[in-house]
Amino acid sequence: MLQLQVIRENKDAIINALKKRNFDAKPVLEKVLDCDEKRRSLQTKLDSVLAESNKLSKDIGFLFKSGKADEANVLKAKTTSLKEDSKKLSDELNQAANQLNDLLYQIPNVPNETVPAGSTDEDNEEVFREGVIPELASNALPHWELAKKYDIIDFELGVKITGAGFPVYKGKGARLQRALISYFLDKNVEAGYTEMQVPHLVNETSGFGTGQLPDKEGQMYHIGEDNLYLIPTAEVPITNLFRNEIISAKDFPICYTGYTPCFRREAGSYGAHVRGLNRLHQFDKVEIVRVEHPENSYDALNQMVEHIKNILRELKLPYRILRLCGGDLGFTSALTFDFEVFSTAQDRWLEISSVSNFETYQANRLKFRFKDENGKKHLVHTLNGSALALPRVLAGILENYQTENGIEIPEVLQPYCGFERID
RNA sequence: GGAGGAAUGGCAGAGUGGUCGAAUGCACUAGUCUUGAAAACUAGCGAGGGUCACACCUCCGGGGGUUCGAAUCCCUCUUCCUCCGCCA
Repeated sequence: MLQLQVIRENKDAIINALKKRNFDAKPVLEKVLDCDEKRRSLQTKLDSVLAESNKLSKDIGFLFKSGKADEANVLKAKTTSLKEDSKKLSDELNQAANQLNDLLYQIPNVPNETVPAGSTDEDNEEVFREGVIPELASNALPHWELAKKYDIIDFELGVKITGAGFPVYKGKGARLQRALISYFLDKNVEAGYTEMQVPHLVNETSGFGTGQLPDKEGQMYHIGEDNLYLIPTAEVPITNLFRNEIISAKDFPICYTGYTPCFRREAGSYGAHVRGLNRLHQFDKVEIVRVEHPENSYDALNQMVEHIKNILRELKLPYRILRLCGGDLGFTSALTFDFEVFSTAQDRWLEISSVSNFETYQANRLKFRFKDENGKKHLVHTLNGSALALPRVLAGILENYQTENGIEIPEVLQPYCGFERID
């Protein structure tokens, strides 16, 4: 969430910037400032009541010790009304603080100045394109047909044991999945990211920490009995590793990578666009997370973009990069680049990675700070990106690498797969 | 799952109703000394709110209670440890 102090000092600039998201921030910001003022004045009142009662208590202690019980009892009587006051004030204070928090949760992150205005994905700005779109035979198949033809992914079996959106990978399909995970992790480690294995279930506090709660409650699977959530992305456990931490400026940069399955309820549309691997309830993803000094976070974002470009070049997949417009930008992000692979057989672009700088938005919720050389504390900047999400990469490979003799395996993956072709 | 014990500052660890945000040691930071380092010595060293700055307020695992006053007493939750049982 946004920092109160920043809101106090830059109200108009924030209102202006949030227009790019088509978000009218004026009413909520004014409420925030009102509420904040109310909170502070209650706090001051409460503090002075407590100060007085602390003082009386001390006096009473001294009086009892010196045997002046009568005088002590007189003071005791005085504390009764103070107690009532403090109870009342602290209730009001709590209420104001909660209200303030609820308001702050409703305000999305302020977009970076380079974010284009716009309301839908059609307004996203293409900033880069690379790779050769292969010419396929006229009878080229979409991946769900290929999966069936070569018996490498079974969607019906997944329906049988769980439900729609939970595919079963078989034989070379399973092996290719495992190969992709290992390959991505190896590339990330090579680039300086430390590999982590983290829990796939998180508690409520973690959900709030990265911003999935409260506004995306319905998108996560919830285990009511234990009040735990299945992670929608490794971003949640990995970023929450740092909740309530204060690191030293020397610790930058922190670069982590991790593979996890991801679970999304995504009660959404059905149809051709969500067929096959295009949209799933469970899928695999390798994530990269960075923690940076505020001055370096945009350099870091560029490095992450370059890193993902390299992977896609090695895989020889045609892709493009989009700078998301205000309307398409995630709630917590200040700037996001989406990577899309072109699926020739489907004749459309498939999103395979999303790389974002959250600036201090997540750090503020997480209370994740660093100490500078002078010992002053500041919020860090957090960033993350997929490197990469498996299903659509797999779809892209199956579709773009199909030949009359089967599906060729990209060269860099062959050592991981142990075979060169699916046939 | 059963029985018992514990949770205090970055770590270790004292503190069982008042002057305790909290001894002491280690670690850390700065300075002195040294060619440099180490050692020694000196000083500093938790977090949040609040203030121009002080003052002041809150926090001893979380929540609630008793009391004029709680790290200390009571209730509850969570976590960890030991023993037994079960188990990949």
